[in-house]
Amino acid sequence: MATAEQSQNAPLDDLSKILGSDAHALLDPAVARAWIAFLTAYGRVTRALSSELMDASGMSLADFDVMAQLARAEGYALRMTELADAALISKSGLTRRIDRLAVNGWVTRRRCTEDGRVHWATLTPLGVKAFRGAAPGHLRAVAERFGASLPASEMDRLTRDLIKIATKNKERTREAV
Amino acid sequence: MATAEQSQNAPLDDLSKILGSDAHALLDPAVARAWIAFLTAYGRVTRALSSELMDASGMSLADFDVMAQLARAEGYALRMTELADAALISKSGLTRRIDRLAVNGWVTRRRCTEDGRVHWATLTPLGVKAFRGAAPGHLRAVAERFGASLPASEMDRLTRDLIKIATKNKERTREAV
DNA sequence: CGCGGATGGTTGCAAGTGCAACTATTGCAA
DNA sequence: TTGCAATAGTTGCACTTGCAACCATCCGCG
Repeated sequence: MATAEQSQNAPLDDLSKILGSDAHALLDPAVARAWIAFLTAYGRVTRALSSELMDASGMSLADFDVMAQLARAEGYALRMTELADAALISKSGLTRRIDRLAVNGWVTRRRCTEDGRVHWATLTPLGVKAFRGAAPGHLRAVAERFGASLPASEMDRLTRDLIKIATKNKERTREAV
Repeated sequence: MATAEQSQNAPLDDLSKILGSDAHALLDPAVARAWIAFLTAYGRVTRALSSELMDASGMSLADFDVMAQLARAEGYALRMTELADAALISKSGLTRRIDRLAVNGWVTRRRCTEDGRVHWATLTPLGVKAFRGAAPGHLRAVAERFGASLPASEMDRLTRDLIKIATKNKERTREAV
């Protein structure tokens, strides 16, 4: 499912051709439209931001997110698991991402002295510098690609709606067995 | 950037610690909140839907999207490029996805007789059956995870907002050189 | 004709990703 | 103390992905 504009009319009507008229009972057409628009908007915006950021700073969107989480943390440091949760990636994904950031000299990994299992990922001075270099352009791009589409009044409503959706899907693991 | 609830208060205020007070000039805090909520909602919903769909039908979200595009197309068939555009993936990604779907016997690839460059991807009867099997559960899941979070009146507004964002980022290739 | 530029798809490659299995470390309990 | 379950991270693996280079085909112009 994709392409908001083309199919904004009746994505589900098309499917009822193949699914029969129950399609509408399964998924309200209005929700189907919203869902398609959601996927489309996400795909387009992130693709654009990602390549702009990469061109400008040699940093992937995921790199930026991780570094932003560190940038806002106390002492620019976070435990691996905390950081993985905050950046919405898996623990293994984070391990390797930190490896790469460490190669750039942007982040270091330090074993915690109090609890040897814990490792702290910390932004280095060089990492702070890199983040300071990348952030203005990226934030401006977010403002332009995402923010400028809507008036301020709509933006708060959008935020509220999105938070409701996010909250409803909070549990990170599958519940039932 | 991520985790809507935790940081809904002031994601940008945190960053101004590292970026200085210009942070607010670069990106309106309201937009920053919306952006984080957007990323979080997308990540959580798609992760959940994806694993549910895989468990229930052995189909990835991307498979479903591609098959849904075919399901709604005239004759259950689309050219590769059209399909890639519609499903928001790259041409090479589509090539390989169709390979996989073809192995399952869900899709066939036929060379176009009128223009030998063109290939048509077509849903097989088996593919139609698989789609019919997968769709009800998946649509219901979308309804629950995405649709049920908001009242119908909000849903249309959300759709309109998302379409505006998607439209603003329509160009698929980088413009300036 | 027949050659050169566009167009449609595929492939080589170098990533990135999550899951499950594994290692290291801790903390509790007998 | 010793032993074992719980927790934090890392690694093996199998799979996706997109970009850029590549092949195939078509079309228009001399």
